[in-house]
Amino acid sequence: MPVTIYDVANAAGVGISTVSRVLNENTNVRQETRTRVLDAIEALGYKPNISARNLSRSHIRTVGVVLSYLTSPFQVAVLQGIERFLAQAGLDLTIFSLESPKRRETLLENLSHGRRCDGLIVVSFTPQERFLQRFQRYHIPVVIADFADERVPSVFVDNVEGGYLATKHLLRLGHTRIGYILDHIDLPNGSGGNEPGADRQRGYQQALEEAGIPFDPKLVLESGLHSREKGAEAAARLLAQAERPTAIFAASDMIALGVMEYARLQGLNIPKELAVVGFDDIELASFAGLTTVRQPMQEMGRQAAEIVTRLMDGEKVVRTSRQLPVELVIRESCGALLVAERG
Amino acid sequence: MPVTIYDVANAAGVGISTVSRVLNENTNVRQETRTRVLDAIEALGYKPNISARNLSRSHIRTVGVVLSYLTSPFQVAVLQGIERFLAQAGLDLTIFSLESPKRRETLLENLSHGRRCDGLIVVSFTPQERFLQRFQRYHIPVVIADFADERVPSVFVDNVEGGYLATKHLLRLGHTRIGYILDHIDLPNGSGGNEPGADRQRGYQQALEEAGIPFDPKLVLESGLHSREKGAEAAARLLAQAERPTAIFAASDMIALGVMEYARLQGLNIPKELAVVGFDDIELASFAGLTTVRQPMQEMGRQAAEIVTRLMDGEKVVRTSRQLPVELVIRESCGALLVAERG
DNA sequence: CTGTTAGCGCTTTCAG
DNA sequence: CTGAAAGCGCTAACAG
Repeated sequence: MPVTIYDVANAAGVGISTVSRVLNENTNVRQETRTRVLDAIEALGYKPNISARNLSRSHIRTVGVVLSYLTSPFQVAVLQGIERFLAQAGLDLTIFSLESPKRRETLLENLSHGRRCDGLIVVSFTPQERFLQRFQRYHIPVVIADFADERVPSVFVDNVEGGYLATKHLLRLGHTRIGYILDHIDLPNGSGGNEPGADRQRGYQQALEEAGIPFDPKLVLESGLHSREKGAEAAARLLAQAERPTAIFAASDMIALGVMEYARLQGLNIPKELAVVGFDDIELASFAGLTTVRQPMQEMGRQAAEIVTRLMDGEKVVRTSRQLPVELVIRESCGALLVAERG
Repeated sequence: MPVTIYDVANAAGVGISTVSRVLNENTNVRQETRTRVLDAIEALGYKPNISARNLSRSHIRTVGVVLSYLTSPFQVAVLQGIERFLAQAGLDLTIFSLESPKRRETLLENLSHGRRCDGLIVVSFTPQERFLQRFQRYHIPVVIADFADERVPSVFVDNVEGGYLATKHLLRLGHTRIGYILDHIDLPNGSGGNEPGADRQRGYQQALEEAGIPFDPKLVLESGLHSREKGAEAAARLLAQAERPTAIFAASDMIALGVMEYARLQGLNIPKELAVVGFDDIELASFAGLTTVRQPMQEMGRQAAEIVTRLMDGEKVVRTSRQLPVELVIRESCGALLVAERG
């Protein structure tokens, strides 16, 4: 039923290839012919059929975004950056949420084959080698956001530095027993790579070392998903110890918020009895007055999108991996700007 | 370069239609032939080309989701529900974010024509009639989430009831001067329909009336986008009035949070000096201890997705619009469960 | 049960 | 500058 290129050609009294030419901004069309075609297109309300065009051009003008949780504010922020860039580039964006680990396998499996997108952005994890190979074989560029990966272009931040900054700040405030909670990211399989959480811990230990404070493994805990509940649980365990920490550095704001919540429940004054620092600077953080290490989340997404599109256009970019800066944002939760709240 | 159906046919020593048959679970294939084909597929690592299949079947197995802001936790939650359903239904999901009002026009323009998706879910606004007509003409079902719309199937909540519940609760706590802040949603053009904000206000006025309290227009304010900043601004204006309200009902949690923030800055004790109630029950709300009217956000998304897919399958569903229940969630922000926080 | 063939709607040589 | 024709890879009659 829909109007096709043939209808337009007929109406304009030209061949379909001519219509195709004006459609594709090909210059080899006489001005008069062009307007005639344009008029016909307008009159018939013609729009090219995407599938046909895709098949013919053997691409689909869409990039896929694989992310583990749409529930993570961090990942959603990255997604926003991606979306914005892609939209203005005129590309479609289809999202693939992993949620269950098994879906991860089958998804990547299909994705790497079926030409469901001609560029892929993977957020917050590193795909197995075999998938990467397959994508490469089909010339589908892959770029990773939030994880540094040697194998493909990636956009990430200096997590060691972030961990260092956070810990250093706490140290400067006089804390010596500082807990660290990292959210465990269930990697598909030890595909190596720089887990941000581990890197942040590296920075944490580095700062400790500089300050001459011995590293105490008992102060490092791994919580489950980056959720408030898990953060609260971890805080409970950490604070139940004999020599309880006076400060906690959490590898994500969600965890940190959980810590704050637990402390509040326990009647612990923040920051007087417990200082806390998070990571990410999601919107919630500013509301909660949480000191945190800010990552340029949207910007990470934007740059990842920019890189895939360039790769998709066949550009052979050389230095494609980019490390973005982090920044310590000081708020009430660790006392620096302590404000008397609610009396 | 990629392996096609011809390669498989050759390898298996059969015709392409046979391959196609096993691909499409057609039963008219001898078991032995089937396994032979399956083996060839496996051996060659064949996956059907999506574009070709789409062109041939004249559909694309993806549903589009049009949402105004990826920054809105509410909309993201709805998106989650949609994503989950679609994923398990084996459909792709492409998102179209509106952000700028002008993009809205051009987007819908293209969407309604180009067969970029064969089903559409519109979140939190109602498209212009002409777009709806075009979608209908191309047999692309449209369903709306969060807005009640007579013209197409929609999934929404009883906003009047929500507003009533919130206000009633405040009334019961003894408040008589209750402010209402609704976030202004910039509709493409007065396409009519039930704006949730207006409905909530209706419930608000209804509760007031029942309590015999005259409606004071000065107590109703329209803030900009549903952001904390705008909420804070609105609160400032509301509280600057001579007879300042002792309670504020905000049409969204984000606005409510802005109100709380402003109050905190002004040293106003919540809930003693100012009670506040929100709407939505986004994650932030529970952290902030905000009393609010909960909407089943994910469920709205899920049901919207379910409806489009059924419509896409040609089902002639009759009663497709659904109204979901709201629920008042009482927390500290209005005093009912007042907890001594931080001393 | 299975192979042949004609499209699906568009892009792209290749002649003119 | 423009038209004819050959695909792109797959599905779906239509004959066997």
